[in-house]
Amino acid sequence: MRNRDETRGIILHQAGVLFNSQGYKATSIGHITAASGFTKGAVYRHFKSKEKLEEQALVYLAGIMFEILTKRIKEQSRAGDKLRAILNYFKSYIHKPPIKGGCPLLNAAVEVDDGSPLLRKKAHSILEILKGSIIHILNRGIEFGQVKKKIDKNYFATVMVASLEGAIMMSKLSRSDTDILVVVAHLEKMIAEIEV
Amino acid sequence: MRNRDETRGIILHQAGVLFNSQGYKATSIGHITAASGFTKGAVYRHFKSKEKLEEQALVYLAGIMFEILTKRIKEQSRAGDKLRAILNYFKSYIHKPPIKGGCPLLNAAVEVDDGSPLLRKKAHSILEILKGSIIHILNRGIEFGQVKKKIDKNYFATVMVASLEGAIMMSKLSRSDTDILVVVAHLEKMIAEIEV
DNA sequence: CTTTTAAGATACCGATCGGTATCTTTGCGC
DNA sequence: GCGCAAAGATACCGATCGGTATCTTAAAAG
Repeated sequence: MRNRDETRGIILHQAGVLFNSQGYKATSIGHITAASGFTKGAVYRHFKSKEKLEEQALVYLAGIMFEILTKRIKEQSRAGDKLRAILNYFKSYIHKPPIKGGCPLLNAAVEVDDGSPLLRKKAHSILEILKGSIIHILNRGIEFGQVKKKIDKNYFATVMVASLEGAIMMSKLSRSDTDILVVVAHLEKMIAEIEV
Repeated sequence: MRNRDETRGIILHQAGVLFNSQGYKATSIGHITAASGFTKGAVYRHFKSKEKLEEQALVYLAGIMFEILTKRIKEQSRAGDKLRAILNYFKSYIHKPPIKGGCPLLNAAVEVDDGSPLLRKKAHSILEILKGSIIHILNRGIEFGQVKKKIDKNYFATVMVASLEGAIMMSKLSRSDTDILVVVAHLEKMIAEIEV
Protein backbone atom coordinates (compact mmCIF):
# COMPACT_ATOMS: atom_id res chain seq x y z
CA MET A 1 0.00 0.00 0.00
CA ARG A 2 1.43 3.37 -1.06
CA ASN A 3 4.49 2.95 1.14
CA ARG A 4 3.41 3.23 4.72
CA ASP A 5 6.86 3.95 6.16
CA GLU A 6 7.72 6.67 3.65
CA THR A 7 4.52 8.61 4.31
CA ARG A 8 5.00 8.27 8.03
CA GLY A 9 8.56 9.49 7.67
CA ILE A 10 7.59 12.53 5.61
CA ILE A 11 4.87 13.56 8.04
CA LEU A 12 7.20 13.02 10.99
CA HIS A 13 9.96 15.06 9.38
CA GLN A 14 7.75 17.97 8.37
CA ALA A 15 6.01 17.97 11.74
CA GLY A 16 9.41 17.90 13.45
CA VAL A 17 10.73 20.86 11.50
CA LEU A 18 7.59 22.90 12.18
CA PHE A 19 7.43 21.97 15.87
CA ASN A 20 11.09 22.87 16.28
CA SER A 21 10.89 26.22 14.55
CA GLN A 22 7.40 27.46 15.42
CA GLY A 23 6.71 25.58 18.62
CA TYR A 24 4.58 22.55 19.36
CA LYS A 25 1.39 24.27 20.45
CA ALA A 26 1.72 26.94 17.77
CA THR A 27 1.91 24.35 15.00
CA SER A 28 -1.45 23.00 13.85
CA ILE A 29 -2.28 19.81 12.00
CA GLY A 30 -3.21 22.12 9.13
CA HIS A 31 0.33 23.46 8.97
CA ILE A 32 1.67 19.92 8.87
CA THR A 33 -0.69 18.78 6.11
CA ALA A 34 0.22 21.87 4.07
CA ALA A 35 3.94 21.23 4.50
CA SER A 36 3.83 17.49 3.92
CA GLY A 37 1.36 17.46 1.04
CA PHE A 38 -0.78 14.87 2.79
CA THR A 39 -4.23 15.35 4.28
CA LYS A 40 -5.61 15.10 7.75
CA GLY A 41 -6.80 11.58 7.04
CA ALA A 42 -3.23 10.46 6.38
CA VAL A 43 -1.87 12.14 9.49
CA TYR A 44 -4.45 10.59 11.78
CA ARG A 45 -3.96 7.17 10.20
CA HIS A 46 -0.34 7.16 11.33
CA PHE A 47 -0.64 9.13 14.58
CA LYS A 48 -3.61 8.73 16.88
CA SER A 49 -3.49 12.29 18.21
CA LYS A 50 -1.52 15.50 17.91
CA GLU A 51 0.01 14.85 21.31
CA LYS A 52 1.35 11.49 20.14
CA LEU A 53 2.71 13.13 17.00
CA GLU A 54 4.49 15.72 19.15
CA GLU A 55 6.14 12.97 21.16
CA GLN A 56 7.26 10.99 18.14
CA ALA A 57 8.50 14.14 16.44
CA LEU A 58 10.63 15.06 19.45
CA VAL A 59 12.12 11.57 19.46
CA TYR A 60 12.78 11.91 15.73
CA LEU A 61 14.48 15.29 16.20
CA ALA A 62 16.59 14.02 19.06
CA GLY A 63 17.50 11.04 16.89
CA ILE A 64 18.91 13.32 14.18
CA MET A 65 20.84 15.24 16.80
CA PHE A 66 22.38 12.17 18.43
CA GLU A 67 23.12 10.55 15.09
CA ILE A 68 25.35 13.42 13.99
CA LEU A 69 26.78 13.83 17.46
CA THR A 70 27.79 10.20 17.97
CA LYS A 71 29.28 10.08 14.50
CA ARG A 72 31.52 13.06 15.23
CA ILE A 73 32.45 11.70 18.65
CA LYS A 74 33.43 8.33 17.20
CA GLU A 75 35.71 10.01 14.67
CA GLN A 76 37.94 11.12 17.54
CA SER A 77 40.03 8.73 19.58
CA ARG A 78 41.03 10.76 22.64
CA ALA A 79 38.52 11.89 25.27
CA GLY A 80 39.48 15.57 24.99
CA ASP A 81 38.96 15.52 21.25
CA LYS A 82 35.63 13.78 21.64
CA LEU A 83 34.49 16.59 23.93
CA ARG A 84 35.81 19.16 21.47
CA ALA A 85 33.79 17.42 18.74
CA ILE A 86 30.66 18.16 20.76
CA LEU A 87 31.68 21.82 20.96
CA ASN A 88 32.19 21.93 17.19
CA TYR A 89 28.74 20.52 16.70
CA PHE A 90 27.17 23.33 18.72
CA LYS A 91 29.45 25.90 17.10
CA SER A 92 27.91 25.24 13.72
CA TYR A 93 24.38 25.26 15.10
CA ILE A 94 23.59 28.86 14.17
CA HIS A 95 24.85 28.97 10.62
CA LYS A 96 23.92 25.45 9.57
CA PRO A 97 21.59 23.79 12.05
CA PRO A 98 20.75 20.12 11.45
CA ILE A 99 17.11 21.05 12.02
CA LYS A 100 15.68 24.52 11.62
CA GLY A 101 14.73 26.24 14.86
CA GLY A 102 17.70 25.39 17.04
CA CYS A 103 18.19 22.68 19.64
CA PRO A 104 15.18 20.34 19.95
CA LEU A 105 16.00 19.68 23.58
CA LEU A 106 15.99 23.35 24.52
CA ASN A 107 12.85 24.05 22.53
CA ALA A 108 10.89 21.19 24.00
CA ALA A 109 12.15 21.85 27.53
CA VAL A 110 11.03 25.46 27.52
CA GLU A 111 7.67 24.84 25.94
CA VAL A 112 6.51 22.00 28.14
CA ASP A 113 4.31 22.99 31.02
CA ASP A 114 2.28 20.85 33.38
CA GLY A 115 -0.09 20.25 30.49
CA SER A 116 2.33 18.14 28.45
CA PRO A 117 3.72 15.59 30.90
CA LEU A 118 4.67 13.08 28.23
CA LEU A 119 6.63 15.61 26.20
CA ARG A 120 8.40 16.78 29.34
CA LYS A 121 9.37 13.24 30.25
CA LYS A 122 10.73 12.62 26.77
CA ALA A 123 12.73 15.85 26.84
CA HIS A 124 14.09 14.95 30.25
CA SER A 125 15.30 11.58 29.02
CA ILE A 126 17.05 13.28 26.08
CA LEU A 127 18.81 15.58 28.51
CA GLU A 128 19.93 12.62 30.59
CA ILE A 129 21.26 10.84 27.52
CA LEU A 130 23.24 13.94 26.53
CA LYS A 131 24.73 14.34 30.01
CA GLY A 132 25.31 10.61 30.17
CA SER A 133 27.29 10.53 26.95
CA ILE A 134 29.60 13.26 28.23
CA ILE A 135 30.10 11.38 31.47
CA HIS A 136 30.80 8.23 29.47
CA ILE A 137 33.50 10.03 27.47
CA LEU A 138 35.06 11.21 30.74
CA ASN A 139 34.96 7.73 32.24
CA ARG A 140 36.66 6.18 29.24
CA GLY A 141 39.13 9.06 29.24
CA ILE A 142 40.05 8.32 32.83
CA GLU A 143 40.27 4.63 32.00
CA PHE A 144 42.78 5.31 29.21
CA GLY A 145 44.75 7.83 31.20
CA GLN A 146 43.71 10.80 29.06
CA VAL A 147 41.69 12.57 31.73
CA LYS A 148 42.57 13.39 35.33
CA LYS A 149 41.12 10.94 37.81
CA LYS A 150 39.81 13.25 40.49
CA ILE A 151 37.51 15.43 38.37
CA ASP A 152 33.80 15.78 39.13
CA LYS A 153 32.23 14.22 36.05
CA ASN A 154 28.65 15.25 36.76
CA TYR A 155 29.80 18.79 37.49
CA PHE A 156 31.64 18.93 34.18
CA ALA A 157 28.77 17.50 32.14
CA THR A 158 26.21 19.78 33.77
CA VAL A 159 28.23 22.95 33.18
CA MET A 160 28.92 21.91 29.62
CA VAL A 161 25.31 21.19 28.69
CA ALA A 162 23.93 24.21 30.54
CA SER A 163 26.31 26.74 29.02
CA LEU A 164 25.94 25.33 25.51
CA GLU A 165 22.15 25.38 25.66
CA GLY A 166 22.13 28.85 27.17
CA ALA A 167 24.48 30.02 24.45
CA ILE A 168 22.16 28.68 21.77
CA MET A 169 19.36 30.71 23.31
CA MET A 170 21.52 33.84 23.27
CA SER A 171 22.70 33.29 19.73
CA LYS A 172 19.13 32.72 18.61
CA LEU A 173 18.21 36.15 19.95
CA SER A 174 21.18 37.99 18.53
CA ARG A 175 21.11 36.02 15.29
CA SER A 176 24.87 35.63 15.48
CA ASP A 177 27.22 32.95 16.74
CA THR A 178 29.24 35.38 18.85
CA ASP A 179 27.91 34.17 22.18
CA ILE A 180 28.23 30.52 21.31
CA LEU A 181 31.86 31.05 20.28
CA VAL A 182 32.60 32.70 23.62
CA VAL A 183 31.06 29.82 25.55
CA VAL A 184 32.87 27.27 23.42
CA ALA A 185 36.15 29.05 24.17
CA HIS A 186 35.41 28.77 27.86
CA LEU A 187 34.59 25.08 27.60
CA GLU A 188 37.75 24.47 25.60
CA LYS A 189 39.72 25.92 28.50
CA MET A 190 37.87 23.64 30.89
CA ILE A 191 38.64 20.62 28.71
CA ALA A 192 42.32 21.55 28.58
CA GLU A 193 42.37 21.74 32.39
CA ILE A 194 41.13 18.19 32.90
CA GLU A 195 43.40 16.58 30.33
CA VAL A 196 46.48 14.86 31.72
CA MET B 1 -13.86 55.68 35.31
CA ARG B 2 -13.52 52.38 37.18
CA ASN B 3 -9.76 52.71 37.65
CA ARG B 4 -8.12 52.39 34.30
CA ASP B 5 -4.61 51.67 35.58
CA GLU B 6 -5.67 48.97 38.01
CA THR B 7 -7.59 47.03 35.35
CA ARG B 8 -4.70 47.36 32.94
CA GLY B 9 -2.35 46.12 35.63
CA ILE B 10 -4.44 43.10 36.48
CA ILE B 11 -4.79 42.08 32.85
CA LEU B 12 -1.07 42.60 32.25
CA HIS B 13 -0.15 40.55 35.31
CA GLN B 14 -2.46 37.64 34.53
CA ALA B 15 -1.45 37.65 30.88
CA GLY B 16 2.21 37.71 31.93
CA VAL B 17 1.85 34.75 34.26
CA LEU B 18 0.01 32.73 31.62
CA PHE B 19 2.39 33.64 28.81
CA ASN B 20 5.35 32.73 30.98
CA SER B 21 4.01 29.39 32.11
CA GLN B 22 2.04 28.15 29.11
CA GLY B 23 3.71 30.03 26.28
CA TYR B 24 2.66 33.08 24.29
CA LYS B 25 1.05 31.35 21.33
CA ALA B 26 -0.53 28.70 23.51
CA THR B 27 -2.27 31.26 25.69
CA SER B 28 -5.51 32.63 24.26
CA ILE B 29 -7.38 35.82 25.06
CA GLY B 30 -10.01 33.53 26.53
CA HIS B 31 -7.52 32.17 29.05
CA ILE B 32 -6.59 35.70 30.03
CA THR B 33 -10.19 36.84 30.48
CA ALA B 34 -10.93 33.76 32.58
CA ALA B 35 -7.89 34.39 34.79
CA SER B 36 -8.37 38.13 35.15
CA GLY B 37 -12.12 38.16 35.58
CA PHE B 38 -12.52 40.77 32.86
CA THR B 39 -14.05 40.29 29.45
CA LYS B 40 -12.71 40.54 25.94
CA GLY B 41 -14.05 44.07 25.67
CA ALA B 42 -11.88 45.18 28.58
CA VAL B 43 -8.77 43.50 27.21
CA TYR B 44 -9.11 45.06 23.77
CA ARG B 45 -9.82 48.46 25.27
CA HIS B 46 -6.40 48.46 26.91
CA PHE B 47 -4.39 46.51 24.31
CA LYS B 48 -5.00 46.91 20.62
CA SER B 49 -4.03 43.35 19.70
CA LYS B 50 -2.80 40.13 21.24
CA GLU B 51 0.64 40.77 19.77
CA LYS B 52 0.84 44.13 21.56
CA LEU B 53 -0.30 42.49 24.79
CA GLU B 54 2.45 39.89 24.40
CA GLU B 55 5.04 42.63 24.05
CA GLN B 56 3.82 44.61 27.03
CA ALA B 57 3.58 41.47 29.14
CA LEU B 58 7.17 40.55 28.35
CA VAL B 59 8.29 44.02 29.36
CA TYR B 60 6.25 43.68 32.55
CA LEU B 61 7.80 40.30 33.35
CA ALA B 62 11.30 41.56 32.68
CA GLY B 63 10.52 44.53 34.90
CA ILE B 64 9.70 42.27 37.85
CA MET B 65 12.89 40.32 37.24
CA PHE B 66 15.12 43.39 37.08
CA GLU B 67 13.43 45.02 40.04
CA ILE B 68 14.29 42.13 42.36
CA LEU B 69 17.70 41.71 40.79
CA THR B 70 18.79 45.35 41.10
CA LYS B 71 17.53 45.46 44.67
CA ARG B 72 19.66 42.47 45.63
CA ILE B 73 22.67 43.83 43.76
CA LYS B 74 22.42 47.19 45.49
CA GLU B 75 22.36 45.51 48.88
CA GLN B 76 25.95 44.40 48.30
CA SER B 77 28.87 46.77 48.25
CA ARG B 78 31.67 44.74 46.69
CA ALA B 79 31.63 43.62 43.03
CA GLY B 80 32.13 39.95 43.88
CA ASP B 81 29.21 39.99 46.30
CA LYS B 82 27.04 41.74 43.74
CA LEU B 83 27.74 38.93 41.27
CA ARG B 84 27.03 36.36 43.97
CA ALA B 85 23.71 38.10 44.60
CA ILE B 86 22.78 37.37 40.98
CA LEU B 87 23.65 33.72 41.53
CA ASN B 88 21.48 33.61 44.65
CA TYR B 89 18.60 35.02 42.68
CA PHE B 90 18.82 32.21 40.12
CA LYS B 91 19.37 29.63 42.85
CA SER B 92 15.94 30.31 44.29
CA TYR B 93 14.29 30.28 40.87
CA ILE B 94 13.07 26.70 41.00
CA HIS B 95 11.58 26.59 44.47
CA LYS B 96 10.20 30.12 44.60
CA PRO B 97 10.19 31.77 41.20
CA PRO B 98 9.17 35.45 41.09
CA ILE B 99 6.89 34.54 38.19
CA LYS B 100 5.56 31.07 37.52
CA GLY B 101 7.05 29.35 34.49
CA GLY B 102 10.70 30.19 34.89
CA CYS B 103 12.85 32.89 33.34
CA PRO B 104 10.85 35.23 31.07
CA LEU B 105 13.92 35.89 28.96
CA LEU B 106 14.54 32.22 28.26
CA ASN B 107 10.87 31.52 27.59
CA ALA B 108 10.45 34.39 25.17
CA ALA B 109 13.77 33.71 23.44
CA VAL B 110 12.94 30.12 22.69
CA GLU B 111 9.40 30.74 21.55
CA VAL B 112 10.04 33.60 19.16
CA ASP B 113 10.38 32.60 15.55
CA ASP B 114 10.49 34.76 12.44
CA GLY B 115 6.78 35.35 12.95
CA SER B 116 7.20 37.47 16.10
CA PRO B 117 9.89 40.02 15.25
CA LEU B 118 8.79 42.53 17.88
CA LEU B 119 8.83 39.98 20.68
CA ARG B 120 12.25 38.81 19.58
CA LYS B 121 13.60 42.35 19.56
CA LYS B 122 12.24 42.96 23.06
CA ALA B 123 13.74 39.73 24.36
CA HIS B 124 17.06 40.61 22.79
CA SER B 125 17.13 43.98 24.51
CA ILE B 126 16.41 42.28 27.85
CA LEU B 127 19.36 39.96 27.26
CA GLU B 128 21.59 42.93 26.50
CA ILE B 129 20.49 44.70 29.66
CA LEU B 130 21.26 41.60 31.72
CA LYS B 131 24.70 41.20 30.18
CA GLY B 132 25.27 44.93 30.46
CA SER B 133 24.53 45.00 34.17
CA ILE B 134 27.09 42.25 34.80
CA ILE B 135 29.67 44.15 32.77
CA HIS B 136 28.83 47.29 34.72
CA ILE B 137 29.45 45.49 38.01
CA LEU B 138 32.81 44.29 36.69
CA ASN B 139 33.76 47.78 35.50
CA ARG B 140 32.98 49.33 38.86
CA GLY B 141 34.78 46.44 40.54
CA ILE B 142 37.90 47.17 38.54
CA GLU B 143 37.52 50.86 39.31
CA PHE B 144 37.45 50.19 43.04
CA GLY B 145 40.25 47.64 42.91
CA GLN B 146 38.02 44.69 43.79
CA VAL B 147 38.34 42.91 40.47
CA LYS B 148 41.43 42.09 38.41
CA LYS B 149 42.04 44.55 35.60
CA LYS B 150 42.89 42.23 32.74
CA ILE B 151 39.78 40.07 32.74
CA ASP B 152 37.57 39.72 29.65
CA LYS B 153 34.34 41.29 30.84
CA ASN B 154 32.19 40.27 27.88
CA TYR B 155 33.51 36.71 28.14
CA PHE B 156 32.62 36.57 31.82
CA ALA B 157 29.13 38.02 31.36
CA THR B 158 28.35 35.75 28.42
CA VAL B 159 29.41 32.58 30.23
CA MET B 160 27.51 33.62 33.32
CA VAL B 161 24.23 34.34 31.54
CA ALA B 162 24.46 31.34 29.24
CA SER B 163 25.17 28.80 31.96
CA LEU B 164 22.51 30.21 34.29
CA GLU B 165 19.84 30.17 31.61
CA GLY B 166 20.83 26.71 30.49
CA ALA B 167 20.71 25.53 34.07
CA ILE B 168 17.20 26.88 34.46
CA MET B 169 16.17 24.85 31.45
CA MET B 170 17.72 21.72 32.92
CA SER B 171 16.19 22.27 36.32
CA LYS B 172 12.81 22.85 34.72
CA LEU B 173 13.03 19.42 33.10
CA SER B 174 14.25 17.58 36.16
CA ARG B 175 11.98 19.54 38.50
CA SER B 176 14.87 19.93 40.91
CA ASP B 177 17.47 22.59 41.57
CA THR B 178 20.38 20.15 41.39
CA ASP B 179 21.67 21.36 38.05
CA ILE B 180 21.33 25.01 38.92
CA LEU B 181 23.28 24.48 42.14
CA VAL B 182 26.08 22.82 40.19
CA VAL B 183 26.27 25.69 37.73
CA VAL B 184 26.18 28.25 40.53
CA ALA B 185 29.07 26.46 42.21
CA HIS B 186 31.04 26.72 39.00
CA LEU B 187 30.28 30.43 38.63
CA GLU B 188 31.26 31.03 42.26
CA LYS B 189 34.65 29.56 41.46
CA MET B 190 34.92 31.86 38.45
CA ILE B 191 34.03 34.87 40.57
CA ALA B 192 36.65 33.94 43.17
CA GLU B 193 39.25 33.75 40.41
CA ILE B 194 38.71 37.29 39.18
CA GLU B 195 38.63 38.89 42.65
CA VAL B 196 41.84 40.61 43.72
C1' DC C 1 -29.53 65.60 39.86
C1' DT C 2 -28.22 65.61 35.05
C1' DT C 3 -25.03 65.21 31.47
C1' DT C 4 -21.04 63.43 29.55
C1' DT C 5 -17.54 60.18 28.60
C1' DA C 6 -14.98 56.39 29.07
C1' DA C 7 -14.78 51.45 31.09
C1' DG C 8 -16.33 47.24 30.51
C1' DA C 9 -19.95 43.56 29.00
C1' DT C 10 -22.31 41.18 25.35
C1' DA C 11 -23.02 39.29 21.10
C1' DC C 12 -21.37 38.22 17.10
C1' DC C 13 -17.94 37.66 12.93
C1' DG C 14 -15.27 34.40 9.74
C1' DA C 15 -11.44 31.41 10.28
C1' DT C 16 -9.29 27.73 12.24
C1' DC C 17 -8.65 24.39 15.82
C1' DG C 18 -8.22 18.96 16.87
C1' DG C 19 -10.67 15.11 15.71
C1' DT C 20 -13.81 11.63 13.26
C1' DA C 21 -16.76 9.18 10.02
C1' DT C 22 -17.01 7.95 5.56
C1' DC C 23 -15.71 7.43 0.95
C1' DT C 24 -12.32 6.58 -2.76
C1' DT C 25 -8.12 4.82 -4.41
C1' DT C 26 -4.10 1.99 -4.55
C1' DG C 27 -1.14 -1.94 -4.32
C1' DC C 28 -0.62 -6.71 -3.13
C1' DG C 29 -2.02 -11.78 -2.94
C1' DC C 30 -4.28 -14.91 -5.53
C1' DG D 1 -7.75 -9.48 -13.69
C1' DC D 2 -10.11 -9.76 -9.37
C1' DG D 3 -10.94 -9.14 -4.65
C1' DC D 4 -9.53 -7.31 -0.47
C1' DA D 5 -7.38 -4.68 2.96
C1' DA D 6 -5.03 -0.76 3.91
C1' DA D 7 -3.71 4.19 2.57
C1' DG D 8 -5.21 8.40 1.96
C1' DA D 9 -8.88 12.09 0.59
C1' DT D 10 -13.09 14.50 1.65
C1' DA D 11 -16.47 16.39 4.30
C1' DC D 12 -17.98 17.48 8.37
C1' DC D 13 -18.30 18.04 13.75
C1' DG D 14 -18.51 21.30 17.91
C1' DA D 15 -15.30 24.29 20.11
C1' DT D 16 -12.39 27.91 20.13
C1' DC D 17 -9.47 31.27 17.94
C1' DG D 18 -8.43 36.70 17.45
C1' DG D 19 -11.01 40.57 16.65
C1' DT D 20 -14.97 44.07 16.34
C1' DA D 21 -19.33 46.54 16.74
C1' DT D 22 -22.54 47.74 19.84
C1' DC D 23 -24.70 48.30 24.13
C1' DT D 24 -24.74 49.12 29.15
C1' DT D 25 -22.92 50.98 33.23
C1' DA D 26 -20.33 53.68 36.34
C1' DA D 27 -17.74 57.61 37.74
C1' DA D 28 -16.58 62.37 37.31
C1' DA D 29 -17.93 67.27 35.90
C1' DG D 30 -21.36 70.75 35.85
